[in-house]
Amino acid sequence: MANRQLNPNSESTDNYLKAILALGGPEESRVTSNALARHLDVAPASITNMLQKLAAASTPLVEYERHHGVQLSPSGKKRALEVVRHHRLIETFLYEVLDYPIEEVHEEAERLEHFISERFEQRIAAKLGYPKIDPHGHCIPAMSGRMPKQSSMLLTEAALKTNVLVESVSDRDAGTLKLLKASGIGPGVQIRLQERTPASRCTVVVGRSSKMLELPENIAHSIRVRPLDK
Amino acid sequence: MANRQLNPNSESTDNYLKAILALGGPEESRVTSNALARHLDVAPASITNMLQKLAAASTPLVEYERHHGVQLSPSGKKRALEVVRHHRLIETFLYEVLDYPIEEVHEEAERLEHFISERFEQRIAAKLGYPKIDPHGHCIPAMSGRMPKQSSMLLTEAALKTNVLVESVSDRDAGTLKLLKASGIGPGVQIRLQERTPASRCTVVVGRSSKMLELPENIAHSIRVRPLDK
DNA sequence: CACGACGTTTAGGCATACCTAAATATTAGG
DNA sequence: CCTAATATTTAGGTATGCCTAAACGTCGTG
Repeated sequence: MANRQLNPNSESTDNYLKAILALGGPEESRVTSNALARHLDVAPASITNMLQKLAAASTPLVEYERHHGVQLSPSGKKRALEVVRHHRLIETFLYEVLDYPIEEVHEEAERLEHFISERFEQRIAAKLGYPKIDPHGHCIPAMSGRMPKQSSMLLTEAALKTNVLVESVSDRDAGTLKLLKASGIGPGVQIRLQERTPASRCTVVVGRSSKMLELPENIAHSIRVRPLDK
Repeated sequence: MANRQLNPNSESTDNYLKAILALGGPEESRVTSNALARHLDVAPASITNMLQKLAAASTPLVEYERHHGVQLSPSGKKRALEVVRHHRLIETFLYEVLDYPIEEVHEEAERLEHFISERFEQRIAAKLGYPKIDPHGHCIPAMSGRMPKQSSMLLTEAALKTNVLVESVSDRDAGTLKLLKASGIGPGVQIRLQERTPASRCTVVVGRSSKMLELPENIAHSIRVRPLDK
């Protein structure tokens, strides 16, 4: 037989909840064991084990059905949003107050998000003027609130020869962020997709200086944009 | 047979090293299992087990001899000082930058000290102007340095009717710190021990307003002072 | 609608760090 | 200097979270 008890305050629990939130998307659809295994880089069997514990906890953190994936319970969603809020506030704090280079905030936040107190969260939020987005352009979920819906699309899906605003960039890869910084691409910057080349490249125009750049697909794929108009 | 392998980066390892540093004192004398068990609130058998692992690690963190206690190895001391530096820098940061009440900095620092990066340490040190003491009056060990020796004594050991300066206060109990704050006692404040009553009380004079206070022994015992003269 | 590919779960194990109970070593008092 | 009290260690066990291998379910396709 496997293991019985969950530590509901562990880093591990936090990471499972975050992953279920992220993979479930705004519709909060059910998430499969397989998807979690890939996302968390953990063996599928370990996922099952952990999901069973998350579901069997005294205050269940997920709703789980054999062979049919999981969803966050209300408690689970609350904690997941709290951890995401911590992550993004910490990123903002590192960037704004401690002058971290943008590509290094994620790793530090990923560790610290599990360990800061309510008070710490409150104090950095106050210090930063209760920001609504982090340095990558991701929204910071409100204390008592929910995730606002994304109305954005991937740069690779944008209409050709149309100006768009960069809404956010993925924080997952430091190298990508460094490259984007060097290219002058970040949230709020205006860009235009010139062509969608078959060799998976995009050509774009940046800001007023209107540089031409070639972005490999994986880079272009880490940029979310929204129409300029409204 | 017991356990074999140490996780040299665990919170637990950090706490053992800190405890050995603290209990060994400036002379770095050997520390007994019993003292560690009391200090860490862990069963003596668990101490032995952990000490054996700390000593048997690929880079040993302690020098251990059966029935004769432990001492930090050079690597162990380096890490212990690093953790103490983290702790005290974080306390200073929480107090100076995030406006924490003094009695709440310890608990937060105690958690975060294990998880911050070198960069985080550097950045908050820079932000604070490379402070040498924390808000409780404890010295912050230098990056490449050692603990400066304390030339102070406990208030309960001070000469009677002689002005002394408060050097530091213990950070271990939030209640004590709150009481001291309310009494106006903190690092740099001038006080004088009026009498050493048998019922374990001390009467003191605080600063220019020269209030008379009665301090229970446990409170007086949490204050370190040094002569005013030099 | 049966079968095979793939996803998921069960079973059994390992590692870290804790525990208690029992055995053994050290030390202090007479 | 021997014994009793105390400190320490050994032995064996628990809890959490990970692993692999093998069994089992689900579902698309022929």
